[in-house]
Amino acid sequence: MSASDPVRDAPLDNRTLREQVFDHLREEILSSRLEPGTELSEVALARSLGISRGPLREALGQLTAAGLVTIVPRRGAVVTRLTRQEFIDAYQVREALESLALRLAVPRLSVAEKAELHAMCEAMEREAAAGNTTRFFEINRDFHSLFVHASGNRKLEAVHAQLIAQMGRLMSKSAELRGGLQQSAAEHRAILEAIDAGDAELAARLLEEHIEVPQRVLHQPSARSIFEDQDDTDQPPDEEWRADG
Amino acid sequence: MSASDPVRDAPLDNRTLREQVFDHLREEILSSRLEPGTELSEVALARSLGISRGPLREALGQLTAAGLVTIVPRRGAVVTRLTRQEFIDAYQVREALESLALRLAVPRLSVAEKAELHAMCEAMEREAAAGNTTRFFEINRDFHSLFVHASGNRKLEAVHAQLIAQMGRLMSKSAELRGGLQQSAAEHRAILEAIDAGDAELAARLLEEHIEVPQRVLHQPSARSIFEDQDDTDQPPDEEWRADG
DNA sequence: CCACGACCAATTGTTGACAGTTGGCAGTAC
DNA sequence: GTACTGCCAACTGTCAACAATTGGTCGTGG
Repeated sequence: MSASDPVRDAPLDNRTLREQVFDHLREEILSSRLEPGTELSEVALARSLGISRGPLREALGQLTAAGLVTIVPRRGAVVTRLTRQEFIDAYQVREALESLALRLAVPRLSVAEKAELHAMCEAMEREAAAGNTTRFFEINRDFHSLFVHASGNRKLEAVHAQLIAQMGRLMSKSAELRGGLQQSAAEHRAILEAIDAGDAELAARLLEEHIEVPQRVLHQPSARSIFEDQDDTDQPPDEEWRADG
Repeated sequence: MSASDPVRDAPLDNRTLREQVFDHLREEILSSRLEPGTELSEVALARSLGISRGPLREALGQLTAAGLVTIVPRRGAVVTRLTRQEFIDAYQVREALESLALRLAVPRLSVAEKAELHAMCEAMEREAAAGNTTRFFEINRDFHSLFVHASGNRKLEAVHAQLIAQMGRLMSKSAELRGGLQQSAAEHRAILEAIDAGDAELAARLLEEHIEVPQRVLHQPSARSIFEDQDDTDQPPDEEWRADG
């Protein structure tokens, strides 16, 4: 049971370079250590990782399919940069997915899971009061992921996870624009009370309103700041060189 | 402007081998020329395609991320085989996505798009009467895809397309089990009438019922036949070797 | 007859080198 | 000064060979 337990270390060593690189880059992108728009040179990246270009290319290809990287066929790979419209679109899809998840999850939640939701809710209120946005959004993400997982629908969970990953760091940034952490925490509290009451319909409706808040804010010009140097006035409508459907 | 117009042929030649192989295999899988469970040997496939293993591996990796292929790290790649439960799960997600799509699309549909929906609806009724299931489901797929596209939500369209691809050929197979083609066509007609009336809420509700029909059938033991030699009694709950999120 | 261990063929993982294309830059003509 | 043409460096795309791991099989010992 030591830290060098072979039954735990062996599978790590067994992991393919492609998998390691995929997870590594995925984490780098999600933590925004690699900012959107960053060009990913194969030779430079492979050298810095100490591997050859083969596994790296495969990892980049999978990241492309996951929507985190955009490959332009003979130009190279860049960290995907979301348009304001794409981000709003993703929010809408996320709302539909989580609404379904909550409806499914409410009758299935165990007491342990409910207790965990309560703990998260209190932690969010605590972090909101302390003004710790980073920690707040970590818990927020876990809160939403928990009932998506508890829905029992694996496909739903997979699609949701992929979408959340694509929305990436912009999610927490956009949420900073909303009414404030305290209000967000209160909304979670209201949802949780509906869950405790077993009212899936009410919980789902509250959730939809909860998710719609940042959506509305995103339409305002003040939201332009989080998209940084990004041109969202007009994008070429028929450019279909992105991932794949 | 002939068929050998260089401005149209050049970009085709410019396509990467990885892209060509990806599209090819994707088509092979979607058309069920490659059945689920088929083992994809790298050397054999590369030889039969007349290419080296490099681009093929990249294509297989992207197909894995798209959910059409499952790679077991040192064992090889196989065409993904959906569990009965996974298929039911996917149906549920599809329902939520298309319901949202329809709500968004109804106020946005152009007269041309409505006309196209009408044409599809009539074509479905025609094919249903003729008992041409294959053609029926092609039109059926286009019908649903049209208003998903008309929703104007690109992300929704992308997620939906990916999900439809994953459900693949099982979708048409499962639909054969439902009440019958005529009933399905009638349901489309009812949805279309709600669309024409501009009642997005009613259309979405009818759509949800429409999609729920095969879901209910799938729970019945008679649906077992479409899953062929597949063991759906119990699957290992903690096996996480699948694609990614 | 069964269990255990070493070998082996087959397949995947990884690498380095080669080939082709792209975009930029210098040079020239107008 | 501007536009065009030809080169060039850097990068990605592709290939074939090498290395490592897997699962099976044969042989041996109990």
